[in-house]
Amino acid sequence: MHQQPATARRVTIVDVARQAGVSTTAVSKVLRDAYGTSPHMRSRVRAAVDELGYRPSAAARALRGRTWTLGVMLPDVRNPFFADILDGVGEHLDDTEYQLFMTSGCNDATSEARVTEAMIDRSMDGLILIAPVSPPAHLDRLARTVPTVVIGRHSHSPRFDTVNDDDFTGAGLMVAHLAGLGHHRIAHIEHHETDRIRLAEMPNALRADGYRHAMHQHGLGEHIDIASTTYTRDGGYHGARILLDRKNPPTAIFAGADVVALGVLDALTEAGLSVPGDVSVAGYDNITLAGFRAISLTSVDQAGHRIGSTAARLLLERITDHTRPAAQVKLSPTAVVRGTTGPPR
Amino acid sequence: MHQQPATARRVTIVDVARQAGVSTTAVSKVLRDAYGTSPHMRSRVRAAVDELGYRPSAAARALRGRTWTLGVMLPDVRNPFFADILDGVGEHLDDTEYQLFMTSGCNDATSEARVTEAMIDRSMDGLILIAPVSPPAHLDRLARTVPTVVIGRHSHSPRFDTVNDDDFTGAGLMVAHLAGLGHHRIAHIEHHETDRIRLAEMPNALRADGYRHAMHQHGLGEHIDIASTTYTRDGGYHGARILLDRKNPPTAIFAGADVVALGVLDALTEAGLSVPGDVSVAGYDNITLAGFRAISLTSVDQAGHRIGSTAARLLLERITDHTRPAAQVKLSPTAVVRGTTGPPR
DNA sequence: AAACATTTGGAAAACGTTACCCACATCACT
DNA sequence: AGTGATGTGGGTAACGTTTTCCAAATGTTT
Repeated sequence: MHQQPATARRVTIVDVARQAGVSTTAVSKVLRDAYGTSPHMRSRVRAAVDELGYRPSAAARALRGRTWTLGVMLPDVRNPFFADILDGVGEHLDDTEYQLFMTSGCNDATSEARVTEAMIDRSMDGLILIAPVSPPAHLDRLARTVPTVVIGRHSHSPRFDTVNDDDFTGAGLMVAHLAGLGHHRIAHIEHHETDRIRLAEMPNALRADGYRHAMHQHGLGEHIDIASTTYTRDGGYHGARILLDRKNPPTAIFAGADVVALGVLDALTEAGLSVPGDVSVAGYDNITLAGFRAISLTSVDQAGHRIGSTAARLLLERITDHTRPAAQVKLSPTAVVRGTTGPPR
Repeated sequence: MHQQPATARRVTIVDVARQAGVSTTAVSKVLRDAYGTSPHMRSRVRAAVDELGYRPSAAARALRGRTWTLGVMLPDVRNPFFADILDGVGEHLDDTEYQLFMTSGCNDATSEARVTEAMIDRSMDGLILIAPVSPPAHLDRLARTVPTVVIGRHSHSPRFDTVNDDDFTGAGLMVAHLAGLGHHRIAHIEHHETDRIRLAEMPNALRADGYRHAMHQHGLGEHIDIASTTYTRDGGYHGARILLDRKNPPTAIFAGADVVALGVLDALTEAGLSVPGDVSVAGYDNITLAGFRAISLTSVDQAGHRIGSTAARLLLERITDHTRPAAQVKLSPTAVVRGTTGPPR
């Protein structure tokens, strides 16, 4: 049995060139499908590559050309909606040479900056930012340095593409569903936003706007009732408590996110209220969990998969053509009706 | 207002050297805290670095030294248990220069190989593999090339460290809990494993073994009943259907994973059975979701956070000292009793 | 046959670091 | 004064690619 040496030197392009009896330039050309290679040389080089098990060093490549590496910045691995997006991105990249790496746990502008810097330091070819909170100027500066696509933020920069769900319309869909069931006192739980700029760009703000607009449209303007908390399970719990303490509590609660709706369900269970008998509950995002029979949450589906694959497509386009004008893609959400919504008692 | 040029050349070590009036060697030394720098030179260099906003290129570094990059291979972003591990890893790395990048969606040996190759191509300094399914020989070869820590696999290689929950004991804890409640017909749903080697190394196999062993210990050997499906929600659903169709159906179902338990709950809801009135249900992993009031699943907690931080610590140690003997860390699980388990009717 | 275009292949200079040397100055001790 | 140890700084060759030339060979048109 052959004992491998403890430190096996990596096979380089020089080894391949020697094996094939050609220059390193030739090998490089073949590998990159560049101009100036004869069929004969190509086959010899490819044979040598296979025989030696050569793999190009991304590090060395980075110094001259591409790294074939893309970075995805993810605020939170726990949010299952992001998993759908990742699936979409991954699927689009499967047929390409690109490799995807992600970071998670960026919840403020400081850590976002740290992560994006790290990606640039590593010469990544393109970045996908999911729901970033950094100020627009920072995103712009970033996109000047490296091809970038932003998901989940309704920006209009000439520097980067954006892919979004139409949150305004989506909120309207859910209000329409609830109003159609006969509800009047439909309340909303929003993610509290103070920053003036983000107020116009963040999905949560647009969902609240869409809610307000749709309530007016259905002649329910006087019943508009919003609890301002956060997009977390705790936020949902507290939001529900606030709404239930009103002198005229709502018969339906439309949470701005599914995780929020889960918190609402917790609060209702605790208060001894039945769903949808006493109160209807709806969420937003249609996370996988929402489909579980034990929960069966009515929600708005964002087509996360399509968001992801669209973002990947745009990014590759932008890497190829750095000057292409920026695109803003807006996808249409759909309402998914399940067991937590029903007619008011 | 100063208009930035469209293509800003990156600030390199040469620029810093010129600005500080020293050699590039000097700058490099200061940056790496290497020997041979006077306090005066250090301060001049650091000033130049700050002034120019210099950041070292990881790509160039990779060709000579470290990249300060660690890779985490994750089978599935959707499994919330992995998020706990990531938190632990991230926390341990926060005070260091290292940056973490992950990949997800590796569910077979082929894609695992592809991902690990990609990480090596990019000269990552160390790898953390979570629940890999590759054959041991492949893991060994990998660990020979790059410092590696494996989580969720009870291997005993001299090449890499492992961090695991004591799955055998954990299963025993849950059987003890259920038996203590008065259950006799306690069934188990396992992840079907055919590979002979993995049978000895994979947590799922150890959980099933632990279940069997504990049943015997409690004098319930004759009631051992295992449904062999997969560790997915569907697997749980089908497993439950199989068990419920027995002529003597179990009064308690211990699923090998929380996601499986969720599928079990679906099947029970569908069958019109109450939990824990008709059937008690327990899972394994204590995913965040298990704590949701609407679910309130009894489970075994694996201390994912501690698994992650331990793995990170071991990895950094191994990067520093390549020759340190391999360690196998086994952490103790705890049972978390919630609403889905109760005495049999 | 001369002139020119095209194909085929390679030499060599980047790319931005680090590591291995060597040189010089300073200081303490014989 | 001579010797050796120590501190301080830099020159330069890697590291493994890609890219820009340039030269030779071959083919095509006058």
